[in-house]
Amino acid sequence: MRHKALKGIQDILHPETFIWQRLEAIARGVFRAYGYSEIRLPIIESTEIFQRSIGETTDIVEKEMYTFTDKGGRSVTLRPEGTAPFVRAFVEHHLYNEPPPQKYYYMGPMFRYERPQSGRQRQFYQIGAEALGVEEPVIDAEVIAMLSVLLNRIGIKDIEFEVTSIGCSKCRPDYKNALKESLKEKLNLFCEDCKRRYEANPLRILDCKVKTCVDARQGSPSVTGFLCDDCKVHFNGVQHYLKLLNVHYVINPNLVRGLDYYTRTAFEVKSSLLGAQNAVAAGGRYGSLVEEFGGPGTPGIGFAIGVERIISLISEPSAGAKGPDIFLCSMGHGAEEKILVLAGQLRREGLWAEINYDKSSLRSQMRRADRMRAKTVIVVGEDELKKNTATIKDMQDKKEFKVPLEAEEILKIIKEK
RNA sequence: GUGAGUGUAGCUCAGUUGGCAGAGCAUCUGACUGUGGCUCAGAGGGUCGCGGGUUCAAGCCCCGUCACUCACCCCA
Repeated sequence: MRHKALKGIQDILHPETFIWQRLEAIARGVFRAYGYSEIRLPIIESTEIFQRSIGETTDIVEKEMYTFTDKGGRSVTLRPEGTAPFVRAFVEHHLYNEPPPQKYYYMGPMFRYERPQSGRQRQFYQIGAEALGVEEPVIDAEVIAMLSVLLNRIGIKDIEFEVTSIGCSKCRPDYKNALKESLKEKLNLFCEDCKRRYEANPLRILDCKVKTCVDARQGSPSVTGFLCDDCKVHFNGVQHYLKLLNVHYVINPNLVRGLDYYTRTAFEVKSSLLGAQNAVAAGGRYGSLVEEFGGPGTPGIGFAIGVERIISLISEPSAGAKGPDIFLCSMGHGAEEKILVLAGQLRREGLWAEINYDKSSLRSQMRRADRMRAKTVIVVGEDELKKNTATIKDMQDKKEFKVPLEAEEILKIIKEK
């Protein structure tokens, strides 16, 4: 094999593309119902945009970005996530001047330079939504509810919503200190990674899967207990509205986000049917990101769905794939030209019409029609051409009869079925 | 970045102590010459991931490399 796609980067082929289209169509429909407009964002941005918003010390920025220098000497990066580019565009085009809430969705590829594994590739697709300009917890709940509706429409089962609040810039530092204090004395019980996390990002210790760490952190304080009054009220509100909207969820105070910009509400949708990478969607509130990008103080909340992970949960990837509406067989040169023109007419009416391109036998043409799962076959040979008729055959009940060799007549019959 | 496993036909995979490259499915063709699925017969299709080494001889043994898979880290 001469050339291969790059490591961790895949072609998406038929019939899988069929599922992708269906999923995207469902998503667009749900977004439309909730009043979200599409925004199309570039996949490449100035590196700074990600460094500042995602956080200098996060793994994404430290080791996972596709960053290079362009011919003008600028450092550019293939987007590892969608929120930062979105907020950049939001501020650049003064979208905050529209009446709130400003609601947008996007879909497209993201890039992270990681070792590929199940549910993780270097180029992967996300469908994301962002709602800005509303501080009230009702929008948090509505965004989560919309995600729930969307996943439901797609037919995803065996998923669980996990929700928490990670506080704000006022209360999170207190919690961080309290957590460090409580872990200080038993730090030697933790794994090497957790020891490193203790300084770099102590909240991550809560997310460690090593058994000894899970045991050792028992009894340590919970974020939700350290929320300031405002954050507490907000979180209670989110829960209230989630119940009102009948969204089933569990509170997971150990839920940790890998991006620095999140405040208050954080949530994740997990599937037990996936491998180690079990999050199919995740999101949260960002209180000051718009400000950090130079816009007016505008809160936002959003989520991103991992498209490949969702697709892998859909049981029959080729279900729903259909064959042509009609297959046109020909015998002889005159008939070949006749069906070529006829197919064009039928196609203009929106039918999927397949024709034969070579001199193969009627038998092999029929075989092809059958393999393609054509619903109806038309045969035009010398006889038909002379009488200006066509033989039309239903592939299911095998019945065939003659019809006038006219597009309108054939259309009429097909549409009756 | 770390660890383990796997790379042979379009797909799924056999391939013995090193001795002519295989099967099933798929594709194409044919079976009283204008009718599909089932059956039967046949055909095409291979740089055995790539590069080196050992050997009279390597798909098989050795080294390197690339890719895939799974896991860690982390995340959608």
